[in-house]
Amino acid sequence: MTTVEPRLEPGDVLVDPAPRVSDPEAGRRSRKKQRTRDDLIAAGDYLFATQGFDATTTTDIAERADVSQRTLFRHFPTKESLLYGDLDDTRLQLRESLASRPADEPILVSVRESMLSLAEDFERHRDRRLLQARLAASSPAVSAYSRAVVQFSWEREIIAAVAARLGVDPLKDPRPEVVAGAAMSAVRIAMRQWTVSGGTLDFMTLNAAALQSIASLSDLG
Amino acid sequence: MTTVEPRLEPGDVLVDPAPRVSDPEAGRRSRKKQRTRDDLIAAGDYLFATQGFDATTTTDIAERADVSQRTLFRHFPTKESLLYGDLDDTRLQLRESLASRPADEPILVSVRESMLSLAEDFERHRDRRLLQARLAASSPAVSAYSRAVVQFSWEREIIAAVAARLGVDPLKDPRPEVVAGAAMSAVRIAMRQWTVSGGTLDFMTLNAAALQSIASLSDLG
DNA sequence: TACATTATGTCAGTCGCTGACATTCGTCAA
DNA sequence: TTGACGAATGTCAGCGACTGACATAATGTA
Repeated sequence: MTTVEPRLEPGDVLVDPAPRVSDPEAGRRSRKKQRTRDDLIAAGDYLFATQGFDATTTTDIAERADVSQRTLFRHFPTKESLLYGDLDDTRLQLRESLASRPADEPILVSVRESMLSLAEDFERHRDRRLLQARLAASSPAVSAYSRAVVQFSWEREIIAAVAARLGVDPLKDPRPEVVAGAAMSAVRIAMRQWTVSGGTLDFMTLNAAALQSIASLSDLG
Repeated sequence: MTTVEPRLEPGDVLVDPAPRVSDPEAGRRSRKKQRTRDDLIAAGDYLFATQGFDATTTTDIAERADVSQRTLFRHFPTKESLLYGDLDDTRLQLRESLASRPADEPILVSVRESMLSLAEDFERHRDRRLLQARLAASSPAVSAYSRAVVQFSWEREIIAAVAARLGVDPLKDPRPEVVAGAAMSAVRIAMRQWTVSGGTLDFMTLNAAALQSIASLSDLG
């Protein structure tokens, strides 16, 4: 790595509606498909963890999963998306969490509580999240993807939810986006502290503390 | 564009300390160097504006600037950096603006005022900023770069300044990053509104309005 | 069993980007 | 002025992410 550099693309990101676990109901074909998908993720995780993100070739991953490189790219649009395969699951979970908050609850509380559901997700997929965080710390490509694709997708959910709650147009009223920006910063801090602790600290607590500081911003003047 | 996708890299980004305008003092050699650099930027701007970012090849740009593609990459680490060539100027200007605020001024005011210096920058390089914004809206690669590299570099400046002012460690106290996150969101909104207006609206006013909403967040509960 | 689907393999090719090496040209001291 | 040093450039070969096109094999279905 010399200086900077780009490689990424936000926009959508939907990486296939693939079911989380092989559905025994859905014929052999889709089960096989899910299987190669899982194999690819496993191969990627292993190689990324042992060699690092940049040093791992998509061809390496495909070989380890015993498929052609072309097949890898039929399952995942990019190398990065292979590392964040379950991106949509998390995003939709966040959306549901936001939608399920009582309408009369203060907005900052709703956002705070919903971000805690994100913390649950981190505890649940502990190893994977730690791997992603460690790779983001060592590879600019990964950290850029995390910011511009993953976190951005979360941010949009918050913006939409807050705007809906306030009954305003998020393109005109700055508050939804500002709230979302503050919340995302809080989550980033919690993620960072959680990561350096090797996942031993309680994400919930970290996240709650960081989110708490949003309400106190006005004290700063 | 089908789905998502990555391509980027935050980290640093320093793209050469190149002087803004040819310095008549510095010998012919550096003047020529500056010249090809300017030519490359002009060629890139023209082609990006007429064909779009993705549809423009680095070879196209090099040919139009009448240099080899290799030379292009000796001046700019990536295609994206060619579009945001003066990135460091803006960042350092923001840094100075933050540093020049009186120490007894409320922090949110300092940040707000400094972000307005960013607005000046936008007015000054109006056409270029508009081009960048339009391209970011049409190319995921550009918008990702803007978020993960450009805006992130601004964010770090704010975090550092706020942390210094509060006398805290930004890795422990969440407030600097939360303030920065909120401020960056405000700037993004202002940029967006300014862009859709075709640069006719007053960036200062838009930015000030968005930044103002930060202090009122606690009203949201 | 026959036909339509779909996942996969193969192959060639594009594009961003880099290392290595040769050449040219500005610089600067003798 | 000349000659040597070094910076900027050109050329070329190559890597790696990704894609379109086409063939093939496996699966689902009438």
